[in-house]
Amino acid sequence: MSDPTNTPLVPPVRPLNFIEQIVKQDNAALKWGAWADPVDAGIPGVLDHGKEKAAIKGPARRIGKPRVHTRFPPEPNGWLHIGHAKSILLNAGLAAKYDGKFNLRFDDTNPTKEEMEYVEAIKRDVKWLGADYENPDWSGAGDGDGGGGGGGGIFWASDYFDHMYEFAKELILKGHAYVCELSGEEVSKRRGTPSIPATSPFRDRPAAESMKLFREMKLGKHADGSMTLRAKIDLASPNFNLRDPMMYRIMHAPHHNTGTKWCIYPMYDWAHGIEDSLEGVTHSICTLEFENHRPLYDWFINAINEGRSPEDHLNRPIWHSQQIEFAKLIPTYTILSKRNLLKLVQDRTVSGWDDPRMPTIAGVRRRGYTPVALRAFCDDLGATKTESLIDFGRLENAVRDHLNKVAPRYMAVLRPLKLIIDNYPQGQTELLDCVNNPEDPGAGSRKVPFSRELFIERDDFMESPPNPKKFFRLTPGQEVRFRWAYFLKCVDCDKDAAGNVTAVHCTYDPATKGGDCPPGPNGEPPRKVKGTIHWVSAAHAVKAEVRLFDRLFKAEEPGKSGGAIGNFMDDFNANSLEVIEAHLEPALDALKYASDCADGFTPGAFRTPRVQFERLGYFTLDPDSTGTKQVWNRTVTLKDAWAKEAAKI
RNA sequence: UGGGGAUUAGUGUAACGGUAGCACGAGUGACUCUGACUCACUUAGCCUAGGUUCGAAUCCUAGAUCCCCAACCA
Repeated sequence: MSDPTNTPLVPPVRPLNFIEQIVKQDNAALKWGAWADPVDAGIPGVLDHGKEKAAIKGPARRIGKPRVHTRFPPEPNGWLHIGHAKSILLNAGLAAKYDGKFNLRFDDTNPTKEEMEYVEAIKRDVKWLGADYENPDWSGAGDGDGGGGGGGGIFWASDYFDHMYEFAKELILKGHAYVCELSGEEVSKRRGTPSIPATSPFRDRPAAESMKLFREMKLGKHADGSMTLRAKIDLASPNFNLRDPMMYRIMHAPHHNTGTKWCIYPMYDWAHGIEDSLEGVTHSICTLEFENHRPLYDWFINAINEGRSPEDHLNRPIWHSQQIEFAKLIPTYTILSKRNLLKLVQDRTVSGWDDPRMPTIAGVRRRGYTPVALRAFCDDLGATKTESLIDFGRLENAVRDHLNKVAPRYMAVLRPLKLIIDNYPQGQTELLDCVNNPEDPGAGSRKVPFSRELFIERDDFMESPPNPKKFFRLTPGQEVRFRWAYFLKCVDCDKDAAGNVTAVHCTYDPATKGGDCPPGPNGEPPRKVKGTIHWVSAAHAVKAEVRLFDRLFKAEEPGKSGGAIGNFMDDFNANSLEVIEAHLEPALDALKYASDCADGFTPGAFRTPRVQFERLGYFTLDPDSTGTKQVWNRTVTLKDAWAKEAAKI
């Protein structure tokens, strides 16, 4: 007999998102079959990922599950932001769930825009999020039955330049590509309109001539911009992407990976499907703006495969990955465009890409957000094709949710007000037991010094509150609990000449030590207090810098006020950073900054201290901390029902 | 103007011809040594108009609104 009141909680069944539905539908189609390994196909420039292929083909693949191989393909031209986190978590999560693989691939096809500086930052961020691309045993957020799967590793688009070049020559030979000598300006002029086709006088150039010129392009015999290789598709297509798109352009620019070997570089559309193909990627997940590119993506793979045969071992068709588009993340009160984020950095509006106010992964990490919270946030949003504006508060909620469970509690006073306990012995100090985390019984307790003079939060005292019945804190005549200490009753306050409160006077009840009130001598029920406030002993307090943050922009959609597109800086919040000197309980002084991302770090095991200052929010140590002075960042405040109430008055 | 997408409570997201559900938010209350957490209750929705059907969020037709596309960027 099962007791209905005691039925174990069944974990919520998260509905399959549309991508997962596609994954399941295509199970049968995704057999590792008749596609050519580039090595087998006799293509020059041997690709060194034979073991990758073996791992997928081998017994690690699970029966009855679709083969899933995803990738995250950033161009190393900027730092990753929380929008990328959505993509990374989606791709890696999908691979993990189906015991598939996840590749981190740098889409480095344009050397003029890319820098190695960004590569290391991207690797760090992706791994920190828990998408452990280099660990073959990684099972990520799988469904718990383990086995198989793993990190595919790090890949580079530039590793495939030889293959792309060979494939391009095949297309020329098949009459699907030609060398065009129109200048960029001319191409633009001849682009046509929805009803007027584009034109190119070079379209019918004989294949042999195009081949000769293409080789010359590669050999550096032609100047930048003088000619391009174009796919011959449809100059009248209503989809402009199909109006003979560029495949190669000439750029005499050194590449961080291939050096000066190449002076022609493939365009995104030509390169991307090949990259996916050579890696055996099954589901090429990208954002909505690439929907118009999908026909081209498919066209290129089909063009390469034309004339190839599954029976011809050396000339089998290459793998055709499936492009799937989903809506990118658009959070309120911030911006995600790389260009504009770069502007904030360059203009010194923020301290850097990892400024704790930035929506970059490095920024939110420094702010104290956790990968668990980011993942919960993204899971909560799901993946759809609906473009929606996401309330940034949802991410903050996810952060609170996680930190509430794991962050040890401490006491700190941000805006101090001196408090004197008139009836407490001069010079006496007691060490009081304070619980470290009420959410986690295993977290134990610590000793905190208590003495005659304390600091309390200025907000916790009001001489004459506007609505006394709802004010549970210190006010003359009212008794409140000092967390883990005593009941204190406010008697009076001191003021300076201007009438500002300079100190609060209280008396304490020694019988309430520990913060509990015993029953009265004649069996009266214990006194109750409505409020509990935090404190630090003035003589023992440790000073530290605390940085409080507000959102970077005042408008939900910066630069979009009133439907008109304006300058996003018009909505900049000039007061997004406040630096104060706070008083901390001494135990906090023992905490030391350590990077989550130090060498060899394990995703998910964060090392930077993350704590709760009771009643004030979650805080984390900033790397600016020195041996003598700590710097604390406020990650997020606690929810504050009183603030709402107070705002009403 | 041409093409490609999207539209379900305030927000996000399910339901795939058969009872419109979930989460967050918001509101009320309970509990509480954090005005936190937790718990209970409440709140509110299928873009519009037609059609097919015993039955439509779902299929059809027409319309509305929003997003993307005419880089040798990705």
